[in-house]
Amino acid sequence: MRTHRNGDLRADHVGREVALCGWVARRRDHGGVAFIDLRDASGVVQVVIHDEAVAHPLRSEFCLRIEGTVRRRPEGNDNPNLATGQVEVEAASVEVLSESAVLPFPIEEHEATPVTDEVRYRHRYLDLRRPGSAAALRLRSDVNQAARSVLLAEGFVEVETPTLTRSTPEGARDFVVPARLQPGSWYALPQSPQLFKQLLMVAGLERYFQIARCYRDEDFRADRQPEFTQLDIEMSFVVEDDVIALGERIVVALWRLVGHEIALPIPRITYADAMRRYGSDKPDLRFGVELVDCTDYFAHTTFRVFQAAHVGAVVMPGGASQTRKQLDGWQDWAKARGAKGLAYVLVDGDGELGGPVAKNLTDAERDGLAAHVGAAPGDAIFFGAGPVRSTLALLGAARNEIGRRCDLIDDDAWAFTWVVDAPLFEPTSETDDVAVGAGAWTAVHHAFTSPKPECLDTFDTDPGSALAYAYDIVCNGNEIGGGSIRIHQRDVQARVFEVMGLGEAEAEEKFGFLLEAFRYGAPPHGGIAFGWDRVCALLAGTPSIREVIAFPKTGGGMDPLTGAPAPITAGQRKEAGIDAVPEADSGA
RNA sequence: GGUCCCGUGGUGCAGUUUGGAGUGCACGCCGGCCUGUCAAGCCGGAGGUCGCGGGUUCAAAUCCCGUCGGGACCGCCA
Repeated sequence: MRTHRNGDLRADHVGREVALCGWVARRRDHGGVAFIDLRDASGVVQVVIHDEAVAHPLRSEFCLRIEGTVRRRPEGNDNPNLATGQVEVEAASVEVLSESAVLPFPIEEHEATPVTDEVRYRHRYLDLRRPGSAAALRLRSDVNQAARSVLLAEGFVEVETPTLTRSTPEGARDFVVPARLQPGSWYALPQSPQLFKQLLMVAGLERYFQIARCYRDEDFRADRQPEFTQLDIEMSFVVEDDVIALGERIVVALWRLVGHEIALPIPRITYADAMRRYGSDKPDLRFGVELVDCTDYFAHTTFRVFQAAHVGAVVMPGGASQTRKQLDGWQDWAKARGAKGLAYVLVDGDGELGGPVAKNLTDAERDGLAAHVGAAPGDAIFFGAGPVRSTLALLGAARNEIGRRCDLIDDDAWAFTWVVDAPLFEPTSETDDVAVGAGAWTAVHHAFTSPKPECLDTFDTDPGSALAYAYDIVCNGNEIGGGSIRIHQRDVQARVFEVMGLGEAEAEEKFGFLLEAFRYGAPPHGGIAFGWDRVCALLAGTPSIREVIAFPKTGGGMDPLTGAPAPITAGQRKEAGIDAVPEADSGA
């Protein structure tokens, strides 16, 4: 149908008879001579039409086939902004393959006329005609290819696992699907292929991967969709360093796609250090600014607010010059996060302390404070006081906010780190009260994560101190992947379930198939899963994963294009067996 | 479940604080003119339930209440 791709035409095609296809990106009709920018997937080339009767009816986004001759553009008429700007195609014939209705929004986007995301996604097939939008999907394709190349070269097997599976009590709410043939019974869509990939290890595949669609019925964010994709990987006969090394080989290959060479090895930080120094399990290491523990410093303080389980501080460089309004803004910012406020002390140019908190401190406390937290004259010191975890989290969020407001973050930087040695369990309750009873613990990673070898004997008697054989990879403050060495011994798995308050009978009912499989010589194994949408969004340089998803959903879980979800007919309801009344004893 | 922002011809905005005729800007659309443009240009024109419902008022895009939709955040998301 065509002889060339529009964007490929160059000066050395001059004189060539060509047939081109594409869409009318823009037309400039001078009445007698008209110029059509003809766009296809490869780019744009200018077509010249001298027959006004042919050119006049053409409109934006008409789909055309053109036969003509490639010509050097007349002297002085080159367009250096186009790859094809040295040439043009003199049309001998113009065939309208398909007319276009008036567009709901301009395809050719100018900076002056952006289009809101909802409109773009409702007509995503038009949005994707835009080179910028399409580039994100093309990049994603390249990212998939790069990951496959690394994994296939290392002997991994790509396996598809079911998307109609069994509801298991993991972290998130399941999407469920009625089973027509067994009314009252339901499939669940997988939150991840976790259990299946472990079974594949029992099956002896040794090295598995899958670009896997996962489903979680939770509320959405800019970086969260109800269905999302993981690069899911599992390996047998490995230790943590083996999986981390593989993960590094993958991210190196991915970031090469955008011209960045990641220095190896990627640094590691323990979960405890990440929380202590950055107040986050996914610290943004593109900038400094660390939290300072002031708990001991204020151990004997008379200031009521600082008589707390944890007192911490974070310094805002130059923050003392903030206006009253800006300082009040921080209070609102903290309250929006559920904190009472954000105490602060300002260090003036002479090193004198100011602000409402300063007068509540003793002379001794004031004298050493700036030195203790590392504040210089002109800085502001923000304090958090309260339960350890929530206080560190608040200070960590404040640190990120300081990074933004003080413009400390280099947008072109890539800062990777592994966060290792996360706790195996965390208390179910919000408080830091350690005296919670058994069953009040939940897995930080997931229920199949092995305790570190040194915790194997003690993790169930002292769950709070047990460390997980787990690792997360963090890029610029985003968790882009995480994994663990799994439990492969049936008795260890049972003890973990016990700590979580999952009794033998219930464990048997929910995970019986896995425990059964582990009876037959399960190999030690571990793996990792990358949040593929986030990885692609980072590489594409976009803040929202929607840009790297072909047909994304809105925050309400709606597909603005198809209108899903939508009501079904009474007939469909009946056939699906949705309204079947469960047996009284079927559990809930 | 909670907080905040947005909703005005097809698109993107301004107008809302301080109520006074659907007022304005840019793009697009339709018609005309135009033989070297490249965001072509010039002239003319069409196009509106100011998201929806209720209230206050002589009068509501504007103020109040509710609701729907979109976005961001907290909770939640192993």
